Amino acid sequence: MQPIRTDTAEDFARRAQVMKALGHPSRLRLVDELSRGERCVCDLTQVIGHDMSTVSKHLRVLRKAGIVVDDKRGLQVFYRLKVPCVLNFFHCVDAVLDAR
Amino acid sequence: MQPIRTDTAEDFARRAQVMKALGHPSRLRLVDELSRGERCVCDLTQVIGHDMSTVSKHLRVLRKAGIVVDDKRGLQVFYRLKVPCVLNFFHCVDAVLDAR
DNA sequence: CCCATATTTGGTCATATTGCCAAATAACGA
DNA sequence: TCGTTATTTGGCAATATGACCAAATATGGG
Repeated sequence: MQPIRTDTAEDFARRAQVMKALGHPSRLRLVDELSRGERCVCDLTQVIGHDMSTVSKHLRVLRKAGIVVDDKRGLQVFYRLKVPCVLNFFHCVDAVLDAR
Repeated sequence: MQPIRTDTAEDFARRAQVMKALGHPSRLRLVDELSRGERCVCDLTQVIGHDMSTVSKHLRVLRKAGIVVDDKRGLQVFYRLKVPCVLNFFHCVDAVLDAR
């Protein structure tokens, strides 16, 4: 049972929300880091090199887009990719960049 | 000879630029329309339903990202997809949306 | 219960985005 | 060359974004 693709204005708005979530260097870096496994916010903050509050807000954007999920264990919150196919985007994006 | 993927800050910034270009409902709609073939700005303006100047600026964003190319023939400017793999994004984006 | 730690939330500020309109530019035809 | 058509450009106003800091909110340990 595959989903039926529709093309209403809302459909494109929802899709754009997902793409937009990936349209920031820090958030792309977060997705790349999470491709290697689950990470806590503290680790991700090190990777990004910005304030933890800033990283937390980037993670919220990714979570609301449906790209990552969080899991609180003790004091830490661990994030991981929800839908791994977003990693395929990197291939095509690099193809776009190579072609220009 | 495949390109070597590097992960500098600039690499992520460039990738994010491509994703960001796709992170707007009108621009996603433009890509979708161009997936069915080359189109002039006048046709695309009809599809989007905004001012032609607005559509022209969206097309410039896509062009600068390396996603589309333009071809002026007479009075009209025709746009087409430069790297078709961006169409694969739709599948995964819809998977993300279905999962949330 | 109190303290330390991890994370989120709220506020603020600077900057970027996106829409429209008007004007500039380019190309064709009479 | 003049007028028409297609497109781009520049400017403006409203809104959104992203960074920081400070404060609020868990949670676990002693």
